This record gives sequence, C-alpha cells and structure tokens, in this order.
Amino acid sequence: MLRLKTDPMKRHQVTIIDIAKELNLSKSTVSRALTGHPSVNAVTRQAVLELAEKLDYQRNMLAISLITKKTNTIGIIVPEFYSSFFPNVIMGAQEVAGKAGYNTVICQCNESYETEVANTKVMLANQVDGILVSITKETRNFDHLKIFHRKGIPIVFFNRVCDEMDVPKVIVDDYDGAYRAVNYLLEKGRKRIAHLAGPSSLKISEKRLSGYKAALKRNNIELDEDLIISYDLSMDKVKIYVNHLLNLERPPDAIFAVNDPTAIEAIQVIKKRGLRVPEDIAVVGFSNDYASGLIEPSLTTVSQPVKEIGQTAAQLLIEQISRDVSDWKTIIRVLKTELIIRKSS
Amino acid sequence: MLRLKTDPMKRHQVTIIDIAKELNLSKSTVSRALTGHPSVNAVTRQAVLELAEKLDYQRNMLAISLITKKTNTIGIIVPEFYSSFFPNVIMGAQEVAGKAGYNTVICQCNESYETEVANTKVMLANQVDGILVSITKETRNFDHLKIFHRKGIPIVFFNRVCDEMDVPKVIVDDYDGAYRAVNYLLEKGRKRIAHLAGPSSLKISEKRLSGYKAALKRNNIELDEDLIISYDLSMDKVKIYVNHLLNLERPPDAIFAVNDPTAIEAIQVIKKRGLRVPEDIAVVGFSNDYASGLIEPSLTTVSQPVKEIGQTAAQLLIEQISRDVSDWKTIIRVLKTELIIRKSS
DNA sequence: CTGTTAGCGCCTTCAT
DNA sequence: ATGAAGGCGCTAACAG
Repeated sequence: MLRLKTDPMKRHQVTIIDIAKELNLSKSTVSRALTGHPSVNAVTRQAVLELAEKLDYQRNMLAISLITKKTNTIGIIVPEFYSSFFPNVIMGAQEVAGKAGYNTVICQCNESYETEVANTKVMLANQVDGILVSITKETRNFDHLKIFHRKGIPIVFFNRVCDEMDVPKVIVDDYDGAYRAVNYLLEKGRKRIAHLAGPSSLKISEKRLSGYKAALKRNNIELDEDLIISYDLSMDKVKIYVNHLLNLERPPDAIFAVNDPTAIEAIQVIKKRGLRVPEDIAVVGFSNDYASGLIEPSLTTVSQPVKEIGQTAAQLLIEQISRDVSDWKTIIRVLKTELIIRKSS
Repeated sequence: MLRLKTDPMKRHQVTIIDIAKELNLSKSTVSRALTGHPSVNAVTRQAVLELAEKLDYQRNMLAISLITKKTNTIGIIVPEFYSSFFPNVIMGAQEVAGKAGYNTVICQCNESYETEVANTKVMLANQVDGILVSITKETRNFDHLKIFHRKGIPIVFFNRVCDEMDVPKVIVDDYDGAYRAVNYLLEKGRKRIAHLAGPSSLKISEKRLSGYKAALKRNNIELDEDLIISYDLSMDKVKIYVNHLLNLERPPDAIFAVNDPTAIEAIQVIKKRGLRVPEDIAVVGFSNDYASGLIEPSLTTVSQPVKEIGQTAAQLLIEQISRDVSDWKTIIRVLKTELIIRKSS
C-alpha cells in the first residue's frame, strides 16, 4: 500500500509566491511572466525571469497538470528488455514524443500479465495523456487496457497488438516476412524446415506461423506437424526443443525461429552437438537484433524497422491525443520487413 | 515551449466527489475508505470500494503528490541504450524501487550533454523524489545535477559517476578489473598489449587505464604510449583505431578494450583483415554484455554484477529519500568484478 | 465514526 | 499592465 504522510522535513520548494514576494508583485503577474503571456511589462518580465533562474525555480508540473488535465506525458509498456528490440523501439518513440513536448514513462513487464496490469494502474494514476503498449506473452484478458479507451485516453499498440480493440496499431508484415524467409530456405534446397513458433496468444506468432505454412504450401511441401513447436518464449526451453527436433527420425535440415533470441539459442545448441550451421542445418530468425550480426555464423533474419516502429507509434498516439474521442481513427500501419541474408542459411 | 490550454473536450475523470454523491457521503469519508483508514464503518467502506471498482476509479496521484510533496517516483538517467548494460541496470533498479512502492521514469540521453540537462529539468518539474544517474561521455559540468542536491532531492550515481559531488555512488572496482584482465594477458605470454581507452572525462576510463598501466608495471613491461588510444566511444571510430594499431611497425599482440562494444567491434575489424583471434591478436573487453558470449570467438571480459548495480543504487537512493538532508550519507559502494575467460584470449 | 474547513502550487476568469 | 478570487482533486487537521 502507498504511504502518504507528508515529509517531516518538508524540503523547501521555490514557488511563484517566493518570487512574487521578493519582487513585490502579485502571483498572477509572476505566473504570466513565467508563461510568456504577452500582457506583461518587459521590465517586470525580465526581473521575474532573472530571479527565477537565480533561484532555480522550476514550475511544478503536478500543479499545472492538475489544472490543465494534461500531463504531457505518455506511457510506454513493453513486455521485456531482454533483446535489443524494445529498447530500440523506445528510443524511436522517445525521439518523436520528445520533439512534440512529451515526456515518457516506461514500464517493463518481465513478460508477466500481473505486472502489466499493475503498470497500467500506475499509468492511470499518473494521468498519462496516452499509452503505447506491446503486450506480454501471458496477456489474454484486455480489460485493464480497455479502461483507457473508456476513459478517453488514447492507446496505440505496436508489435504485439490486441486484436479485440479498435485502436491504432503499428505492426510489420509478419506473414510476408515469414513467408519470404521460409521461401528462401526452400530455394536454397532445404526440404524439411522446422518452425520454433511463439505462443498462439500472440498475433505475431500466428502470423509468422501462417507465413511459414503458406510458403511450404506454395512450394508443394507437405506440412509436417512434428516440425512445428509452439513454445512460450522462455529461453531455457529452446535447448529441449531443438534437441528434440534433432533427435527425430527424420530431423529437419533447417529451422525458422519466431525471433532472434530463439534462433541464436538454437544455433548454440546445434553447435554444441557438433553439427554445423548452415551445412547440416540452416537457421533463420526474425527481428535482426543487435547480436544477430555478431554470432558465428551470423544469423539470417527478417529485419524489422525497429526505430520506425517506435516513431510511427508515437506519432499516431500524439495525433490521437489532440483529437476528440469521437474522432479517433483505428489506423493499422503495416511496416515492411526485409530479409537479411547472412551465413546461417 | 509548453502548451497549457485546457483540453477543449475535457475527458471526464471519475472523482471522489462522484462516488460521494452517489453514496450520499462526504468526500472525506470516501477518501478515508479509499486510503484504508481504520476509522470507517465496514459497510460504508465496502460500498465505497465496490463503487470505485465499478467506476474504474483511480486516485489522482497528481493531486495527492501536490499535497504530500511526494510523488513516489524516482528518475533514472542513463547515457545510452546501445548495449545491454544500462537496460539491465534499470531492471535491477526497477525491481527494488517497485517493491518499495516507487515508480520509475527513465530518460536516455543518447550520450548528449544537452539532452542530459533537459532530462534533469524534466525530472525536477515532475517532482521526482530522487534520481539515479550515470552521466554521458560529454558531461563535464555538473551544475544541473548539483541543483538536486541543493533542493534536497537525493541523487545516487552509478557506473559513470561525478567525482566532484559528495553523494552516494555505486561503482565496480574498475582498476582491479582492468588490472586482472591485463595481468591475465601477460600471463598468457602477450608482450605488447594495446588499450582502447574511453574518454578521460569519465572516471571509469581513467580507472581502467590505471589498472592497465599498473599491470604492465608490475610485470616490468615498459609502457608504450603508442599503444594507448583514448577515444570518445563512438563505435564508428573503432575501425580506424584498430587498423592504426595493426599497421604499427610493431603491432600489438593483444587489445584490452574499455568496454564490450568496443572489443566486439575490434574483433570484427581484426577478422575482416584476415587475422585470427586470439592466435594473432587477443582481445579482452569489459562488462560482459549479452552479445559477448555469442560472438566468435567468444569474448574474454571483465564481468560486472549489472543487476546488482541497479539494485544497490536504488536501495541507497530509497534510503536517502527517507532520510533528512542533514543526515545524508556519501557511501561509495564498490562491487566486485569477475574475469570471464573465453576464447578471444 | 463522519462532516467541515483549509490549502498544496498554479492558472484563469474577472476586475481594476 | 496588474491584482484578487476561485478552483483543479485530494488530504489533513479540526470539529462534532
């Protein structure tokens, strides 16, 4: 529970009153000078500004926000900080938000639904003007997010979106990316391509899986359900699944992983077993994380325009914020992916 | 400049008054029920709580903070999000802060001093209860941080600390880490060890450099200034410096880099030139970033207890917050490093 | 146990 | 060009 008692020592904050007294002015005049209101004597303004500077006066945004009902703050909720993906998206979003005069408060959920719910409450209590969110792998119920919608606080999804809410979303063409990746493997002569898929609760998993299936079908390869493993993205399980695949009577000659961390982990396991990548088994990932270009062999992967995802999402959110609820758009912005061919395939 | 006009459409916020009216109670009673004050009829409380839940009532932290002069928010300012280091420190800090009931607002500075100054203003305006900071490579003037001290807002440095401020700091033993790393290289028979150092404005650069020098001295190796290159940590320059080193008349047989990204980049350059790591030239980094274990050859590096740094820093900060200014401690917590020996040396 | 009052720091009418 | 008064949503003394 939250503690509330006022600080015993009361740090002294410099307030408008302080500078009003000092300069023998009314609070309103000082306030006007500080906010750049035109109707205030140039000399007075100058004096106020100088004193403010000298005293390290900082406007109390809490008080201002209380009045204006605007905090100029947007919240960003991401499921994890494990890979470089989300930090980079955040950088893109912060860039756009910052330029538009918005602050950002960031919450990371450790892939936990509970934490996500708690984080939304925090955002609400702190009166953010809008939120950007990518859900956790556990999130199946969206009531905590629908509240925002109901309260008229704009929300924009990115990457891991919520299907049942009619709000703007920024995604990449996961289906197409997966399709092209698998298609490439087939062109290179691979016959048995396994897929380490993500949890079906995430739309991106589903789309990447469809792309995978479509590519097989297009190339007249029969789908072998044994080669598809859906897992919950906990890295420690990758080892088990990859070993399982390699132990099959007819093991795969390629693995298409739902994301880069999975692919990277898979490569480690394969190498540890003394098999060669890509000679014995090719590996392709999804996202083009920072580490992908560094591992040996370097990872072939479907690159996402990470920064652009963040920028676009922030852009859409800011547009919504200045719009009336009744006027909200439910744009879905689909960004393009690119197949980065490296040595692992 | 900041825009202030009140939203034209005024989203309706559920307030204590709403539920007071509905239940025919006074605001104070409702408030008490909501805050778990004991002196309130169980039935009344129940009714209030239920209605609040039903209406998605959220206490307006802005208003509360305005009164209590406490936002239960701590700010974290980091120089970059490039490597996995800072995101991980943040996770550690958030864990501790969250448990203690604190929110976190995170600012990333892109290694820009200007941005850092702007970010501190944001923190101030939003009345954070304290800040955790690691400075940018450009930061030489600390006035923007001293303001916090003067205002009685606790500040704790970590990793990249400010020497001229008497506040708590969380660091690792950079000197010792560097010493052991270089010593190890010497034990392995390396004779000419180069050092890609960081900018001298950062204490960590200086300490790691001292450790490097000390190890050489202890082993009676003459210091060759040509083998020490200080640079500003902009990754694109690594290539130039490494090539420069390799082109020397008597090139080094090992490189000790100030951090992992630098070491990783160095390895790439070396490999591209057709040289072998570690046979022709060994490489050692500092930090044990996520990518270090993945590259080929895997990187020998000095590991820092990343999460613990964040946890300790948050811990210290929270202690300060509840203390009176006059009672602030200036503890410097030095955490241990560990030499992780991998294949690059 | 509950209601009343004052005020956190600031901005915004309305006056002058 | 400046002052005075009211109120944002809430809590913290006071009263009953």
